[in-house]
Amino acid sequence: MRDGLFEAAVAVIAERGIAGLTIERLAIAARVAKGSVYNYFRSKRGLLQFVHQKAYEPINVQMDEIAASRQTARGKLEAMARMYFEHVNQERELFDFLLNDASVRGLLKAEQDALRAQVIAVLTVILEEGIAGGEFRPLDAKGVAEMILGAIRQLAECELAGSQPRSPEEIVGVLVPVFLEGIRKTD
Amino acid sequence: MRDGLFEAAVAVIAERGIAGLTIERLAIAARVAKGSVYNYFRSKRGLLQFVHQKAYEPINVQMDEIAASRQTARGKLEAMARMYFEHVNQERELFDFLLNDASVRGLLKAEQDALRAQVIAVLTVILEEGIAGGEFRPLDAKGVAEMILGAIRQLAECELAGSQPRSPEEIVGVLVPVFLEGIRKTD
Amino acid sequence: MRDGLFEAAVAVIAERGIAGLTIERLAIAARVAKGSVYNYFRSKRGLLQFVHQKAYEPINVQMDEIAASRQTARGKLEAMARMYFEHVNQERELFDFLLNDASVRGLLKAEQDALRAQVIAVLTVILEEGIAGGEFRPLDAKGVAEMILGAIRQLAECELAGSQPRSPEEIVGVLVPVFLEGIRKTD
Amino acid sequence: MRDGLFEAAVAVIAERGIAGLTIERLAIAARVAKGSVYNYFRSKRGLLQFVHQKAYEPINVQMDEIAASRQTARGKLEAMARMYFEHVNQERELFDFLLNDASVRGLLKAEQDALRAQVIAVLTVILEEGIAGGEFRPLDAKGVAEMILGAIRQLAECELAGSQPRSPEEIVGVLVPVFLEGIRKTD
DNA sequence: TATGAATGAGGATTCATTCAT
DNA sequence: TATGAATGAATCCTCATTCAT
Repeated sequence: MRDGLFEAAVAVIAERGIAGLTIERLAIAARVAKGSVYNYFRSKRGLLQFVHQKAYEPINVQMDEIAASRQTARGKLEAMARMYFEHVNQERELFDFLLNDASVRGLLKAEQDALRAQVIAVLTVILEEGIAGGEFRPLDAKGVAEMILGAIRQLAECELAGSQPRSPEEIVGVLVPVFLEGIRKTD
Repeated sequence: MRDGLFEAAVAVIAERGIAGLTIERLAIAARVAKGSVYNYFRSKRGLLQFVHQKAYEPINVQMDEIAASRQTARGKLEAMARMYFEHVNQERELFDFLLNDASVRGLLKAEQDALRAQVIAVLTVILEEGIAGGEFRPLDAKGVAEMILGAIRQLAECELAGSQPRSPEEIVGVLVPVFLEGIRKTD
Repeated sequence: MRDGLFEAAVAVIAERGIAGLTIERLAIAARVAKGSVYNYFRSKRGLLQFVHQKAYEPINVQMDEIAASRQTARGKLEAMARMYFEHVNQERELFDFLLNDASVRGLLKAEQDALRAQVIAVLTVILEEGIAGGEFRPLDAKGVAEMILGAIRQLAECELAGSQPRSPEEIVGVLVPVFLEGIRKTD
Repeated sequence: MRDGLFEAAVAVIAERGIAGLTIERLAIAARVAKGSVYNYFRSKRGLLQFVHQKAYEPINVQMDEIAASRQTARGKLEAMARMYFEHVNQERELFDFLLNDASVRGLLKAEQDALRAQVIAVLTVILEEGIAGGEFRPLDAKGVAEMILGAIRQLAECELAGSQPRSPEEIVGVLVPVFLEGIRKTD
C-alpha cells in the first residue's frame, strides 16, 4: 500500500510537478480516501521522505554494483553515467524533485544533501582509484565528481526539455570522451 | 517602482526562499501597500516573470560582452565560467528559483527554458569558434555546452551546501583544465 | 472488558487530558483493536457515559455510607469533605472531565447534572438532619450544600494548580470551621 | 471589528459551548469571511486569549472599585459576591470557559490561572483587612477566599442548571450569613 | 467476537486577488 | 494612484465510525 502510494505520488509528480502533489490529488491518484494516506504516513513530509528514499534505492544499488565491479575506472565512469542517465531520463520530474527542487529544500534538505553526497562520494572513489592506478591524472577528485554529476544532470534535463531526443548511448558518447580527453585539440 | 518591487522580491527570496515570497511580505519589504503591487503587475506570475527577466539581465549582458571580447575561446570559457559562478554564488536563493524551483516551473517554464537555452547558445558559439579556430577538437558543441553549464551549477551548489568554501578562482582552476585537457593520464 | 476499557480511558485522560482521549489511544491503552471498542460501546458518547458513571460509583458508595453512618451531622460533613477531596485530588484530570469539561458537556450534560445533584442531595440531607437535630441553624440547606461542594471543588483545584500542596487534613481543617463557625469575630 | 468578533464569539460560546466555537461558525456569526478572522487574530488561540481578557475586564474593574471602596470588609465581600454572581449569571457559558473549561486548559492555562489568582488575591486582601480590623477571626485568608469563590461559582452554576431561579439578592442572602456566622447553632 | 484498514466530514490556517474609499 | 480590509478557495491533518475478513 505504501508502494501504491509511492507510485501514485510518482505519477502525480510526473504530471503536475512536485508543487502539484497535494494529499488530495495523491489520494485520488491512488484511488484511496484522503484520510487513508495518514494511516501509512505520519505527515506529508514523511510521505516525501519515503518517496525520496524509495526512488533513490535502485540507483544506490546499481551504484554500488558498478563501484564493486571489475573493470577500469573509465569503464566504471561510463557505466555510472549510463546508469544514472537512464534513471534520470526515465523519471525526470521525480529526479528533479529528488535532487534539485528548491521548493522542498526546507522539508528534505537533509535527504537531498545526503543523496547528492552519496553519488559524489562513489564517483570520487572511482576517480581516486583511477588516479592511484595511473589511469587518470592527479586531480581534485571531489571537484571532478561534482562536475560529472552536474554534466549528467544538465544533459538529461536538456534532452528532456529539447526537441531532439538523444539516446543514453549518444550522451555517454559525448560525456566520456570530453571528461577523459578534454576538448583541446592536440596536434 | 517596478524596480523597487524587484529588489524587495530579491530580498525576500534571499531571506525566506521562494516559497516565502508572498505578496504580503513583498509589499512590506517594498514599503508599499499590498494592493499597490497589482497596479504594477497583473498577477504574481507577472511579477515573477519580471523578477526572472530582471535577474537574468546582468548575466545576459556580461555573456554578450565576453562572447564579443577579443580572446581565445579558452579565455572566453574561463571568463564565462568565472562570471556565471560569481553570479550564482552571490545570490544563491535567487538562482535556485531562477533555474531549479519546481514550484514555479509551472508558471515560468518558458522563461526558465529560455534562460538555459540562451546560456547554452552562447557557450555553444564559443565552442564552435574554438573548433573552427583549431583550438578545440571537433565535438558536439551543444552537448559540451550543456555539460559545462551543468558542471558549473553543480560546483556552485556543492560549494554553497558544503563546509569548505572555495573561491571562484579555485573552482575555475578545477573546471577549465578538466574540460580542456580531460582527466586521462597521458604519459 | 468494559472495565478494562474504563481503566484504559482513565489512564489516557490522566495522561493526555480529555481532549487527548481518542478511540485509537484508548484501544492502544487497553491493548485491544480499535474496532473492538465498538463491540462494547455503541459510540464514543456511550463510552464516556460509562466512564462517567463508573468513576462516580465509589464516590456514590462512600457518600451513602457516610450518610448512613452514626455520627453527628458535623462529623458527616467532615467525612464527606475529606472523602470527596481525596477522590478529586487523586484523579484530577478525570474529575475535571467529570465535572467541568465543556467539550463533553454537550454529550454528558444530563450525567454531569445528575452527579452534581446527587452530591448536593446527600449534603442537603445531612444539613437538614443537622438542622432538625439542633446542630445547625435553620438555613437554606440546598444552598449551603451547593456552597460546600463549590468550596471543596475550588480548594481542590487551587491546591493542584498551586505550588503549596496542602493535605486533605489541612483543607478539611480550613473548610469545616469556616462553615461551622463562620469567619466573623465574636465578642 | 475585533469587538465584533468578540461578540460573535460570545454568542457562539453561549449557544454551542466552547467546543462549538469553530472559526467557521465564528465567521458566520460575525457575518464575515472565514479568512477575515485571521486579519485580526494571529490564530484561534490569539482569539481565545482576546475573548478571555475582554470578558475579564469588567470584572477586574469592578473588583478593584469594590476593593478600594470605603466600607466594612463584610460589605466588600457582599458587594464582590453580588457583582461576581451577576456577571457569572449573565453569561454562564462564557464564564465556564473563562475559569473552568478543561478543554481549553492547554491553550489558556496561564490566563485561567492568572484570572483565578487575581480574584482570589482580591478576596484575600479583603479578608486580611477584616482580620486586621477585628471584623474577622484570624483564619487562613487565602483558603477562605478560595472557598468563597468556589461557593459563588457553584451557586451560580446550580442556579442556571436548576429550575428554580434565584435572584442575586437571594443568593447573597444565603452566602454571606453562612460565611460570616457559620451554620452551627449558637444557643 | 476480534481485527484494523478505509473512510470522509470537519477544522485551522494561508494567501492571491479584488474593490471600495 | 494608493490603500488595506475582505474574500474564499485550497491545503494539511484528525478522528469517530464502518465493514470485510
